[in-house]
Amino acid sequence: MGKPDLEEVGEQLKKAVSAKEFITLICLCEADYVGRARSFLEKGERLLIIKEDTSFLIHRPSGLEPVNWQPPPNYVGVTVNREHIVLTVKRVRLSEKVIVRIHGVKSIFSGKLEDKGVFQMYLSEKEISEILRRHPELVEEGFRVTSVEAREKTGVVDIVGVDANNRRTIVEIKKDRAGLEAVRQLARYAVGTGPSVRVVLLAPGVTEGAEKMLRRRGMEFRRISMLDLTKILTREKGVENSCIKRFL
Amino acid sequence: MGKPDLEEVGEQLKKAVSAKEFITLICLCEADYVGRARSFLEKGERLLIIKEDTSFLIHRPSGLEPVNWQPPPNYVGVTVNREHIVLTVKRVRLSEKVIVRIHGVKSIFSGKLEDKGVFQMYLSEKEISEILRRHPELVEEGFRVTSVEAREKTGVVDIVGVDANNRRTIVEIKKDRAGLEAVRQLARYAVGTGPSVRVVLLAPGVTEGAEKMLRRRGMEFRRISMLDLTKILTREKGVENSCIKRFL
DNA sequence: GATTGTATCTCGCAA
DNA sequence: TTGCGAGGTACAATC
Repeated sequence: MGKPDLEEVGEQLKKAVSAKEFITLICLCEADYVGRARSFLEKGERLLIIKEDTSFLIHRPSGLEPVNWQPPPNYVGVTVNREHIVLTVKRVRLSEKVIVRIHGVKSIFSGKLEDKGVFQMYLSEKEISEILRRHPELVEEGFRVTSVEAREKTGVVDIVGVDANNRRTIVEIKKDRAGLEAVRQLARYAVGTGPSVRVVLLAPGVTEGAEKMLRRRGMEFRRISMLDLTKILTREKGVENSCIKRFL
Repeated sequence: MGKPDLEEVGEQLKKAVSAKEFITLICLCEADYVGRARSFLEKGERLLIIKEDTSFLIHRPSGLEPVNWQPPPNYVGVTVNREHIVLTVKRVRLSEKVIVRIHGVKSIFSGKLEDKGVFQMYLSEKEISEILRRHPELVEEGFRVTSVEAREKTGVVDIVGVDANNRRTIVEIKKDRAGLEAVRQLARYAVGTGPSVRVVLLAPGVTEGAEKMLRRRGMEFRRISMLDLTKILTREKGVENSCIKRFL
């Protein structure tokens, strides 16, 4: 695999950009960003990605996050001169742009990618509230759901229902251990409801400070097991889903 | 550029992974994720990235964000059989993994990338408070800074100072238009300070709801111009910085 | 290790 | 378009 010539690469880039192809470029470059903030990235070897929807990313050799990026839609411009290729990526809606000067190219790919595969995530907060709607006893014995994702004045409450004593009960779900922010959010929902309404935080765990705050405000915490929920999901929806089939 | 053979690619992958090289792979694949949640991604053409620190990303042809990822450090495993390559990326610290089955490869790159370039960002909240420390009159005529990034009981306050009347003043900076969350944060800082302390939110703008909440709680809003701050930065630090030089 | 606050957060949803 | 909350948020600083 020979090192691609800069001018050739420039031509390929121009064509690929106008054809809205998926492009990856491993190259020596420097980059400026101006927009909500300003940044400058000195010369070095990185991976550039231009996606079919003009999403743009610059990745360094290490670190999960891109060092520069632009969400779509963007105007993408390519200009070539003797010394380098200049790539300009400017957001359509915002005054925000990244300018890359490319000094040398190690590898380039461009082409249309075929990806119609469905991406399915399980056990998001939405999924959980769905399960709990069908199995209200997991919230509490005698609990009945009256509405899911109810739009209250103060925000969207995951579950609203009544308990065994017909007391109105607001249920907030957290997938992760609940922290202070979760309690604050719940407290906002509970504003003005008075002591006749129960407020319950449902999560796999709760931080120490969050539990204290809950108690202080007369709210309740109840633990739920994500594994139990997943097992229910598996039992009810079957195991045709390869993810669950493979890992449970 | 011929379509690489699966077995050859598998061998290259194994070598590159053990040599901790930077790897990009454009391939037909499907992926499972199990960890904090669960997900399954059906077959399709995507870009896989394995970085030198084992950061792992799967990018679809469109959309800024990766569809699957794993922050470093990871164990990366490669196994090859007749039908496909199986890539296993498991986080070292968490019980969380992504498994990719690769059915065909359109393009592969692997190699060490040389990137010592410095990345410098300007006008983060930190930068702004630095400027304001040197130019307290931008906060308010007669304002004097007593401390920057002061650690209070309730959190880190951007700037603490006294106004022309020697009244203690807490200043919170937001780079973007300030919303409700900013006001809530500020309110937490102000808890228990009483009316003798002024609380000021400094931002390029404020949302309607946030302004109402500010007024209700007796706090103040003051507009700052990011452009003015940048001009000061340029005047004081000179224009040796290419980012500023090029765009101001 | 757990918690907290920030982010050029991104993204989706609703008013 | 703007506001607002969710995220497998990631990440750094701090306790």
